[in-house]
Amino acid sequence: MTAAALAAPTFAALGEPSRLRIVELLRAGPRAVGDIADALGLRQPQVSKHLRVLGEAGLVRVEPVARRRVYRLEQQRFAEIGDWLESFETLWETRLDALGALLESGAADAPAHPVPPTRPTQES
Amino acid sequence: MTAAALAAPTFAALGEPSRLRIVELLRAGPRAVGDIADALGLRQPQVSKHLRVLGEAGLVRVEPVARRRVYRLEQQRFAEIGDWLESFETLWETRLDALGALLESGAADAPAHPVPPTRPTQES
DNA sequence: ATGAGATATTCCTTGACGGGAATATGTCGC
DNA sequence: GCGACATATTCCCGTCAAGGAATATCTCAT
Repeated sequence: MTAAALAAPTFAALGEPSRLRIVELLRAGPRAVGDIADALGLRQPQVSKHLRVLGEAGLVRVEPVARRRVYRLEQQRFAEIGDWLESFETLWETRLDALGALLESGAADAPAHPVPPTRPTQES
Repeated sequence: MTAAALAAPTFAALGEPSRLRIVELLRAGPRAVGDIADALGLRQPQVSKHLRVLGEAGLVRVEPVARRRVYRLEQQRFAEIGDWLESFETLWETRLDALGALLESGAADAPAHPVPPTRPTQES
């Protein structure tokens, strides 16, 4: 339970192509802003802006090194996304079952169907 | 190796609050458009539009039932996101090690670090 | 202190996106 | 076929976010 309520901004941050590229690049290890810009063919200011968004979404973390700022992925946030996803996997059977029941119960036109809005079915 | 290359539109679709709410709702089971709109307090046209985006992102699948259209989550796409995330988890140690080496190597200003992206100092 | 390097921030413009309202499309019952 | 229901689509509008360019900020070396 609970595993959910993951904020939309987290996904929105990953939903921007340039930002997703940055994240994929950072998978290979921490990088300074200039290196990221150079590696991806982006301009430095845009990279800084994207990193800001990623940082606000809790996806990256900055570590000042000398006069450079090294960014790295924030493990915790990715773990949270993982938890969120795992909460789905346990539901696939339930979901299919519900659909089956809906279809089988002759719900051809009946406005009321066997799956009430808020379903308290706990999937242990 | 590249378990990745997950498309940004997939995340972008989840990055919209209303759409994320729809996804969370569909976790409880398949629903018809009108039911979704009613459950979330949204208007039917907007729900249809959001479902379209989610469908194009491969996150939901539609099943016509009578004159209603029942949407459900598409397991495959969520599994792909899961795979993408898992490819990160194996990198955490590597990442930390790289950062540690960078910091410990007295890289107070030395531009050399264990993961050379490209060696640029070129500035226009 | 001064200058250079590295990064962050601001201003601007433009294109995309979401919501509202109205309407088109499609499906069923009769 | 016709009308009622369910959903999809279109048009309009306001907002927001991303890229470009210029500049401010911060840190280090001398």
